[in-house]
Amino acid sequence: MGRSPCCEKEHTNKGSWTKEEDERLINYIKAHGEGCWRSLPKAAGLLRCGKSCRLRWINYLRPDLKRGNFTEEEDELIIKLHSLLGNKWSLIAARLPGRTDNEIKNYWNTRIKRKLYSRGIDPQTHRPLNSVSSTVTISTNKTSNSNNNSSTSSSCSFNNNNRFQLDMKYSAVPLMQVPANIKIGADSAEDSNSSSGVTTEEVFAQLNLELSIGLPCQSQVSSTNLNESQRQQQVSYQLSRPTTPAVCLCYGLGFQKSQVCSCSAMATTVPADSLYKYYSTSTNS
DNA sequence: AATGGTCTCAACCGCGAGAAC
DNA sequence: CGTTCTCGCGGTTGAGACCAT
Repeated sequence: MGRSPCCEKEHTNKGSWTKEEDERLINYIKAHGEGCWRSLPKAAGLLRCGKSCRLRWINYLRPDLKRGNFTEEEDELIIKLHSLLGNKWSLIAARLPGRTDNEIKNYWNTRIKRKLYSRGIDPQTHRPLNSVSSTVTISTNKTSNSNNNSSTSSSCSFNNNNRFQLDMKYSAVPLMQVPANIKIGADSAEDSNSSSGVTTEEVFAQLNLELSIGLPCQSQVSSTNLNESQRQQQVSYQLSRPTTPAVCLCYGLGFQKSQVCSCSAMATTVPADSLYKYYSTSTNS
């Protein structure tokens, strides 16, 4: 069963687009609008597959494309967004009007990477190149919400690439509040500060925090499932103020509701002393 | 001017998620 | 419910431009 094939691949052109092909595609989309890429090539008289047409339109022919060099502001915004989102080029492009994910991806790989290296920053981790590699795990658990009997638990960790990973599992609204005396554990013997308590602000400042978003997942990190070594790295704490307004990280980044997630905290404001202060203030430029 | 190395970026490839059948 | 397909994404490739010798 299933559908019929999108195109006859043996009869399609490949490689660079000709001016005539561009014109055909532009004229067709002007007349009929975007979408239905499957039937577009045939309807427009193009010997291309729909996928190729879509790419050509989105990355090159769309009239709202900005073109030209990236500005310094765009550079910094890309760097910030990459530090938060990782290689999610489509999400980054959504925050840069007139720029495509492909364009940003190319620009990142050819220019910004070099720029960051020249600053002594690892473009993948956004941390200093000579920094000590540490494994740090921060876990938070909150249960017993008296208002709706729901529970929320969140876990933050640095994954294998030293990226800050935030995973939240919640049945109501994600809620995180970091006490000022949060302690961080690290497994690197070279890190002399690993066993001493540091404040949240210090954590962010020292680690040049980068964040990748982990949408709510089914597997919950629990301290009871950790071995002794992992448990030593883990810092668990109870959320101190359960009534603090909930905040969605996606909202802090400026995404529209349902664009990235569908949590109900999109409309709330960011509390001045919340964990998300850093993200919201650093991305609202 | 010729040659070879490097850079840029448009286009391709393969995959996952979800829709259509 | 399984199969097949579309769509969109991120990674990779390669032709052409650019630069140094």
